[in-house]
Amino acid sequence: MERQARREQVLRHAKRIFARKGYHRTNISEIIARARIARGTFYLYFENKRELFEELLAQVLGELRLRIRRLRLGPGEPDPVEQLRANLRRVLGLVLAERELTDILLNHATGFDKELDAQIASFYERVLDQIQRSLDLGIGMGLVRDCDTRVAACCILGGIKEVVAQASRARRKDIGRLAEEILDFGLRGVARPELLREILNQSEKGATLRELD
Amino acid sequence: MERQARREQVLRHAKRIFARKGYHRTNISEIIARARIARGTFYLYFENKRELFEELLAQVLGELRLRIRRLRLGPGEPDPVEQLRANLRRVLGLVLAERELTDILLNHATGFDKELDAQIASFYERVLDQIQRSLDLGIGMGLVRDCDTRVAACCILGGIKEVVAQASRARRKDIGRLAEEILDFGLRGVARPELLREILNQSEKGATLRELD
Amino acid sequence: MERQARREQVLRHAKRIFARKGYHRTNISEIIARARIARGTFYLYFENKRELFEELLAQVLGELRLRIRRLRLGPGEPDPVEQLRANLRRVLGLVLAERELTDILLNHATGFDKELDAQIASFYERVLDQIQRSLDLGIGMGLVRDCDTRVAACCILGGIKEVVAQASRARRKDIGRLAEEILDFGLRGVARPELLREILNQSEKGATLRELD
Amino acid sequence: MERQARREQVLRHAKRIFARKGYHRTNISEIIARARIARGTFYLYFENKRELFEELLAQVLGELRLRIRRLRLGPGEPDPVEQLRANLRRVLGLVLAERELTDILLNHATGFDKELDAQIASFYERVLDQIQRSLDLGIGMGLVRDCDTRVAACCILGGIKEVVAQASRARRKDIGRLAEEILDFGLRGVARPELLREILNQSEKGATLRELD
DNA sequence: GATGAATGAGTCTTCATTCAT
DNA sequence: GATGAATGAAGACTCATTCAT
Repeated sequence: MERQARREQVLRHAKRIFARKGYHRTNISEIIARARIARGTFYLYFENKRELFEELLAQVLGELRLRIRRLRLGPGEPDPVEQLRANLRRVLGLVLAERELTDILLNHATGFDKELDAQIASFYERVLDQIQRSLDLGIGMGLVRDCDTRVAACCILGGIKEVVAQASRARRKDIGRLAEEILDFGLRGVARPELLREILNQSEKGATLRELD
Repeated sequence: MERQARREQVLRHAKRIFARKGYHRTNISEIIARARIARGTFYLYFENKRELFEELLAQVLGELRLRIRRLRLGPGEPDPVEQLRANLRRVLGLVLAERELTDILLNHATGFDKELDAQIASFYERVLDQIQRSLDLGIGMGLVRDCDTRVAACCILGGIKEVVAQASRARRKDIGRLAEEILDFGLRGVARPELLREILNQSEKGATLRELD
Repeated sequence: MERQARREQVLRHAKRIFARKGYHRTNISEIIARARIARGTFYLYFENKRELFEELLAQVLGELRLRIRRLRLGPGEPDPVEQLRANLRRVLGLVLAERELTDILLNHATGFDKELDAQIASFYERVLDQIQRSLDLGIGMGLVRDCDTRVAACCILGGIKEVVAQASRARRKDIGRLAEEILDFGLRGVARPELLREILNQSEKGATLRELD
Repeated sequence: MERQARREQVLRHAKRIFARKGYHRTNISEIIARARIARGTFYLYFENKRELFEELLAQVLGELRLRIRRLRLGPGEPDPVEQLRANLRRVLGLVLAERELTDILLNHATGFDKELDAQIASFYERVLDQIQRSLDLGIGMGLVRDCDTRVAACCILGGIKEVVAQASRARRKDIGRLAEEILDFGLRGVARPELLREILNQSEKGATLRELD
């Protein structure tokens, strides 16, 4: 496990530098200088620069995937809005805690390599699909208004990304508040108007319940 | 004008390559190969790679700025929603017509250079401010619900960016449809619920009027 | 003769630039800019950069050669010291009038090209030989003290070069004075001491005769 | 010290090439080829070509400065002529041993760079000043004849430079002899005639004492 | 003759990766 | 395992020279 510790150390430093300068402008020299290891040592732990970055990327994407849970409907499951809120809070929590990762993902998110680009694209694609499927389901259940769910999914995902980016830059930490605003905006954007009041009532309740973050 | 024509030629090819590979992975060799000019010729028209890119960037940002018009209120002015729709359509029109520019702006939008990064950041910052100010105004006029207008502005901008990116990838051309969906989503997201019906009615009308694109 | 006029024009400008920056740092662009001719035009009049420089060099060396006259002994010829003085004045006159040429010859005098370097070397070699032969002759005539005439010739030539360089830098114009000082120094350096008084007397006379420059 | 050894190796080869071709015509490719190192290795030890050259230059100038000692007058100090002789011998010794350095300094001594040019100019300027001050002092002490000491200093310095250049080319090694000839010439050039005999007697003695080089 | 756009060989410099110690 | 000197491919940029108009 010694080995893994070493890797973590390097990854930690590299993460910060990649976040600041992006993939291409980051060079091994700076990474090893920060990590205080020799040049050769770097290659003992990582195949090459790309692999290091890939690992970092896998880390973020993995963490995000863990935090984005599929909505579960059915008796005994929490209210769907509540599930959305929980997802959102978990994502915001990660992303605002790990600003470097965010920056990598939001700002320097392309132009490395066919494969790395594809990984990121596919991650977002999946999230998008997931949102879209939820919306489709929502339509089926009479909760979501009739609309192009692909576009609506984009609006939701894009909104979240932008809020995250902005919040990261502004160093906002009020995750609860941010989540509520996004949720509010998004729900209004897609809900069937006649249900809005009810949904939002629940929303308020939910928000109030865990006001304390 | 001969000179300008040459520049255009190079810019055209460079645009495509930058869009595909991003700034750092694009090298002069490929640009000149595509443009079928000699190495020296390139430097006759552009100081260096960076300057070429900067010009491309200035082009996109300039075009976008032209297309995003400030909302004008007052008697004799078109309905605000109509103005929003027009902005949206103009932006979508540009961006879907010039996919390469979009890609540059949406995908490879950071990590070049302090200054280039700053140019892009400042562009988005301004758009964000503009949206936010409109929302604040809307609150004052009783049209927009009470909310964190910064976050809402992010949701709107982010949504547009994501739709654009997605539409660009999917090669969608139904600008009118996309604009309507975004508008619908955004208006519902921020409007005071009791006014929604009215606003959306107008919206529908407007949409219907120029259904033919 | 139109052609020659054009050449002169270019040569004049080039001379100044070569003097200031030396051969390698001078580029065609600057020459044609100063001479206000097109790039292609340059190559109508000169084969290439090197040839242009060679011509300039030939000019200086030619002028210098004209001004350095072989000492003539014999009845009816002017006093040898007087002849030396005249040579010196002519050389100083040229060189202080044409500072650019001097600079080229004294400061940027090597490192172009096997052949150009050789031309300069051979010029100096000849002058050195000429001085040495004069000294040898002087020894034969009992005027010059016994010494290594090669070294003495170097001392004389080197002295002149350095004075010229210095005078050029300091923009001294008192050619007569400079010539006298050099002559005085050189004569004392090589003359047989017992003849010094006499020689210098003549020297003084000569100096006095054309004090008015 | 490993590092320093490597630098020396490169410097040694570079010195030779610079001497032969001058600064501008020398390219990194040749240096690394001669030194049998890879391109990147060069930049491990030197920032760039200029810095390498500067170091070489600093080496020569430094060595020369060490060898040119200020004249010390006063009881217990060696005879001034003896001190001059020692300086001369030390300089000749260096310069004939290190022909490459000489060539760099004497032949390719300008046209690099504002700063490098200035370094060389200022070195010579200082030497010139030093000589001139000695002469002024000599006049005050009644040893040196009345003359323009600036010009005389130039004659001396120029003479030395030319002898050195010539001797270097001719591969002369008779330092003692050369020094004596220069000294003889210079002393006669500036000494008050009535003192010449005495001074030169001492000179001869000094010369004889260390005839064995 | 005159022009100046075009050329491409030549240089410097960087940096990810290797490998002997 | 660790080191860091060495590598060389890759890339940006310059500039003397050519040539079609």
